Amino acid sequence: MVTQASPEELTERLRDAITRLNRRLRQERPVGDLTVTQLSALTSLRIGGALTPRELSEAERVQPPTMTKIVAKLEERGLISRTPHPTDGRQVLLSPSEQGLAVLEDYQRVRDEWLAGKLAGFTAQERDTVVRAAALLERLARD
Amino acid sequence: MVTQASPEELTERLRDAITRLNRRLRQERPVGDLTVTQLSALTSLRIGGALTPRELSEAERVQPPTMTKIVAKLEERGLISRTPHPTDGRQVLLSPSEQGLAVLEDYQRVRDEWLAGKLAGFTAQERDTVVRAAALLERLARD
DNA sequence: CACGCTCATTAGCTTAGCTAATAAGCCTGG
DNA sequence: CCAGGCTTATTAGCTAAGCTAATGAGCGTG
Repeated sequence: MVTQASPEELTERLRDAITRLNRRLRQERPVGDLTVTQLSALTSLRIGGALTPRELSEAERVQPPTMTKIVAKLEERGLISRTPHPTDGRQVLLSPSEQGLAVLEDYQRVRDEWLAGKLAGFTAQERDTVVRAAALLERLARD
Repeated sequence: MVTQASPEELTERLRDAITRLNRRLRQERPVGDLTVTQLSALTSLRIGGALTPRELSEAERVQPPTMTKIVAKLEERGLISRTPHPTDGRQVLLSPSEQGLAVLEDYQRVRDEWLAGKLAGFTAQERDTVVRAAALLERLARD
């Protein structure tokens, strides 16, 4: 590949691209009025099954008090339910409620119309780049 | 390429990766105490030269009142200076101050240590993927 | 030259994140 | 077997980052 960029340049460009794209994604929050943050947490719960707040905060790379707030919003909407931990009285288990799962399925249909539409406009090769980049970005975010 | 993913799946993974990586980037704000948002705006000013608040808000994909706040923070720190527009009394021209440029150069040295370190651990091919993906993400963010 | 537009800002709100402090529950060492 | 220390979740209180609506100043045109 001829693409050559200094590490500094790449870093800068990637950071700016992430910053702007993130802003853009947050602007698109039509269905169900869930924010990107809330959606991400709910998705983690669907994938991870019943998680404690701490586990969820770790999955989302957020501090526990931050997760408390996110969870509170999701609970207000009845999208998750909490059950006591079977053996540890301090802990609590969070799961998507039936309604929460229904919302996620709704999303899966209308999912991210804006981004999906954009990606549909890409060439197969570009999409392929994005696919592989997404995996790399996940690795970056995971630490 | 063998990587195959449904558009929905790709969309979801990309969104989550962006969300988490963005959170991660915001956690790393050591040098000079500039946030990612402030740094991005200051960088736009360095690249774009003297811009009006409106132009800067468009470059950063943010509403004008949001940019007013970001600019105020940068001004407090003496990192940008404002001069009256030569022909239009409503407008104002923003530029990085000498100190602002110095801070950016500082950054350029210590730039994004965490991300740069991570990228350095990638293979050449992976870096290449990220390079090309960064360009695609920029295009996505640009609309 | 009055009216309508644009620009920047202010006011006021929400979301999203943080740290520090608190209360409850668990567990272990003496 | 229980006192003290750790872990978990939450509360309190802060900042940053975003938005919309409203305001006031200045421009420009019919």
